Formats: sequence, structure tokens, C-alpha cells
Amino acid sequence: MAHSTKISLKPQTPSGVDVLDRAFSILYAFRPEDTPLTLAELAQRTGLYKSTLLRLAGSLIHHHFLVRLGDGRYRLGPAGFALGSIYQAGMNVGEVLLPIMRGLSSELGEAISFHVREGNARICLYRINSTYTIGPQVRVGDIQLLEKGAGGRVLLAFSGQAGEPYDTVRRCYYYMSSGERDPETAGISAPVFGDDQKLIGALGIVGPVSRVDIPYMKKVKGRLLLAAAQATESMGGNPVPLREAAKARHDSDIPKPGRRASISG
Amino acid sequence: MAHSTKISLKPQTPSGVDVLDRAFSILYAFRPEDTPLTLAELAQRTGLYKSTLLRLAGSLIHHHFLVRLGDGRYRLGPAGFALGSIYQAGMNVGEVLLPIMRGLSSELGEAISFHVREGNARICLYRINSTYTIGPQVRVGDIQLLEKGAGGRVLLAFSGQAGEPYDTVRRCYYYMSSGERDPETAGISAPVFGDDQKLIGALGIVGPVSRVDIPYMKKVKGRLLLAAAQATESMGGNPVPLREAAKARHDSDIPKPGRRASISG
DNA sequence: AACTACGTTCCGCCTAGCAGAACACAGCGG
DNA sequence: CCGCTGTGTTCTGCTAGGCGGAACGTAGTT
Repeated sequence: MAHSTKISLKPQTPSGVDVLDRAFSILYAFRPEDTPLTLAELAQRTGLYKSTLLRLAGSLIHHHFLVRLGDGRYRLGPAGFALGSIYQAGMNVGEVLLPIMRGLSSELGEAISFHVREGNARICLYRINSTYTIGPQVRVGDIQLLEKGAGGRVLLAFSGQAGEPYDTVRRCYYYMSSGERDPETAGISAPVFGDDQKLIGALGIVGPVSRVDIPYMKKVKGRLLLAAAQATESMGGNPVPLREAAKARHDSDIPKPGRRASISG
Repeated sequence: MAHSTKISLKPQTPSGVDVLDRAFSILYAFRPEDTPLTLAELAQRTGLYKSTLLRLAGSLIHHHFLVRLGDGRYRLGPAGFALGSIYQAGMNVGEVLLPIMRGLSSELGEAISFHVREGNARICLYRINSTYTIGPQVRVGDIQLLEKGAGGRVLLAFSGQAGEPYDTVRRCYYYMSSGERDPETAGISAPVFGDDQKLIGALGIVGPVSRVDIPYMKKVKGRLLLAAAQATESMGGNPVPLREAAKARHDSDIPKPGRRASISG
């Protein structure tokens, strides 16, 4: 499975507490596409001795981070899900964002995503699937690089990253990318601000390069920016710059020479 | 804040691995309504020494289970969210369930929930908010008792729990409750089956007792059962019993004497 | 300036967790 | 029928890793 630039949260470096490194390596051994894992598979992936594995897994089960199935295999338990829900709810954005995202989705049909910055990565906090495709290219909870993809660029730009293309993104309030994060995928993204014009996240339209091409993105740019403005207003930010950017008509929207277009402005 | 019968995943008993017990107690210290916590608050809630807390928190941060804010406070990190998304996706129900739930939601306006059994508890895997109320009474990721509430009763009944009211639930394929889990909340729930007629979860309509009263639930019972049948069919189960239950008209639907009505059949 | 509360660092003691051996069991093929 | 190989599990002695307390720095309060 060619997993493009998907990155993992799993740290390679020791954290200072061995047991936790080991315990979390067990949890990180599970990947989205996985069926439940046997003890032996876990031992392979984590490199842990079966005895230690058994002891740690016992504790993880006790804490509901892991579940032991009848046949002895392990799968992830609900504890992580519960924590994740608290994390998600703590962002306090779903209430205002989801209706806006649903509006975009039903209007355009393409997948709508919302990413937030988290350290040096970005994470997909909400996603509404395309009405066309079956399997989404990005799932809620997926971690991706900041430097790749429209959402990442927008987050970097409004986190104050210097230089190009970020200066342009800051002027135009959106970024289009095609094949940047994944060769098959393109998208356009715009920032959402909160109180004090603090960056909250990036609202995006993503889809296959076949449908979501440059003309299409140019066409929906205004609609996306209005949605971002609406979200920004609801979150206590100033929507005016986004509204004005939505109205702007730049003819400098010319893809730079090169096989991969990634432009803004 | 009167938190009704909401239960926590936090185990009181030692798991065999001290460090994990302590580390998870830090994570469990965060509650949905919490703002970020200071070290001192964490020390209070967990009972850990600040030195150990600092060391464990360092490791948790390293693993992205915790995030340290600029002012020194801590909040939950994205790692739990990522794990939770894998957990949720691993259930393989969202794809078929969400459209059905959205259909119910737009038709009825009340909140729609889907719960799965997890050990001796149930967890809300998906939820669509009511179009009326602002704050949902149940959030995604919430853990609740199995023995309370319509969803819990349904899960118990189709997990083979003996006696009443479970025998009746098995006959009628739904359960209505009012004020059982929470005095202000009522709901009606129906099972969703998969391959080999294995119970997958419980689909429910929930709302305030003021709107979701017995007559209302009786009225929407058929619609709910048809939705459950549709979901069951998509998941490889046999929808016929649910369809027949949807058609059934029982006049024995009489609330038992007592201030709290919780009936089925 | 004294006081309080907080975050952080340091260090010696000792226990909790580790690695490995040994064991039990099941499935398979010769 | 009997080894063989793969599981999962139990037990134990050794020691490194984590514990908790003291001590320190700092910021805000009265």
C-alpha cells in the first residue's frame, strides 16, 4: 500500500520513561487498515518480548486502551476513542464548523476537511466525505505533514512562516495544491480565525486531481472563502478580509511552470 | 454539574504496571468540560507527586498524548484522537450508518445516536445532534452504563441477557425509556445486526422528555425500526425481523404503573 | 519585603519491571 | 504416533529505572 506522505505519531526517540515508550509502541502498532492483531504480530511490530508484551497488554486492557477478543487477538479499545472525543470537543469548533462543512459538501459534492496544527504536523479534525467517491483519501484523525498539501500550507502561512509561498497565501487567504501531498489528490484550503484573529485551522475542499483541477478550484474559491468567513465570524474573528478575498479576481492565478501545480494568489 | 449516571473508564484497581496506572490517571484527569489544566491541578486530581507528574507528563507530551501550552498548562494531545479514529474506523459501520442516521435526523429533528457494547459499558460511537437543542446530552465517546437507557437495554437484550425486560425487547426489537439514564432525557432504541445476525450496536433517537414522550416514541417507532433494518441489511444481517417489528401494532404498549415509564412491546 | 503557590531540578533508595528460561498446548507432516 | 514449530503463558532473579522527598527558583499577592 503506497502510503504517500502519511506520517505517524510514533516517536523514535526515547521519552525518558521506558515503560510508556513500550506501552505506546503497542498502541501505535495498530494501523487504520488493521484487523485485530495476535500477540506474535504485536511482538514483531514492537520488538518487545512476549512476556513484557503480555504484562503491558494486560495493563492496557485493564485501562480499556486494548481489548482482548475471544480468539486471543487484540484490538484497540474505547479508551483512546473517549480521550480523542474529549480532545476533539475541547477544540470547540465542531458546533459551528460542521453545519458549514455540510453546506459546502451538499453544494459541491466534494470532500470537505478541517485541519488544525498540532506541533509540526496537522491533524484532520473533521471530515465530510465526497458524495462521489467511496473511500476517502484522508480520514479523521489522520496526521499529515505541515509542509505538504493545501491545508498544511495555509496553517504554516498563518502561523507566521516566512517566505514564499506563504507571503502570497497571507495576501490571498487561500492556497491551491495539486499532487503535492499525494499525486492523485488536489485541494484548496482557507484559514479560519477565532478571537483576536488567532488561527484556528484550515477549511479545505479535497478531491481527486481528475475532478478537482485548477479551473474547478478557481471556481469554488469564492465559495470556500465565504464559508471560512462565516466560520470565522461565528468563532469571534473578523471575517472581512476573507470576504474581500472571496470577491477578489486575480489573473495572476497562473500555475508555475513544472509538472506539479501549487499556487496561490 | 449533576452528571447523572455518566461513568468513567478510569479503573480504581491496579493493573499490574504502576507507571501505566499513573500515566493513564493523568490522561483520565481531563474531563470533557475542562479547560487546560495546570500542573498543580493535575497533582490534585491524580494524587501524584509533582516530580513524578512532571516526568510522566514529559513522556506523554513526547508521545503526543498531552500538549504543553505556552503558559505551562496541559491539554490532551492528538495521539488519543488518532487512536480513537482508528478504533472508530475499525468498527466499519460509519460508512453505512451515518447516511441512515442523517436521514433519520433530518426527518425527525431529534438527536440520533449509535452505541456499541464495550465490556460492561456502552460507548457512543456516532451521534447526530438534534436540530432543536443546542447542547447535546450525550457526546460521541461518552461511556454509559449498560443497564440504563434505551440503548443499553437493547444491547443487553441482544447480548442474551436473561429475564425481563430483555425477553420483551427481544420479541419487539425496540425499547423505550424515559428518565431512566437521565431524568430529563428519553429515548427509543433498536438493534442493528451484522453478518450471522451478530449484534453490532443500538441505533437510537434521544431527546428531552418534554418532546420525546411516549406517544412521540410510539409514532416514530416504525421509522426507527426501518432504519435499523436498512442498516442491518447493509451490514449483512437479516432485516426481516426488524421490518416485521416495524409493522407490528401492539396495544399492550401501556406504561407500567410508577413514575418512570420504561416499556417495550 | 515577607509570603504563598507554583514549576523545576536533583539525588539516593528500593521496588517494579525486564529478559530469559521453562512450560503448556495446538496443528501439521512425515 | 511422534517430533517439530508455532503459539500463548508462568515463574524468577537481577538490576536499572522510576519514586518521592528535599531543595531551589520564580512569579504573583497583600
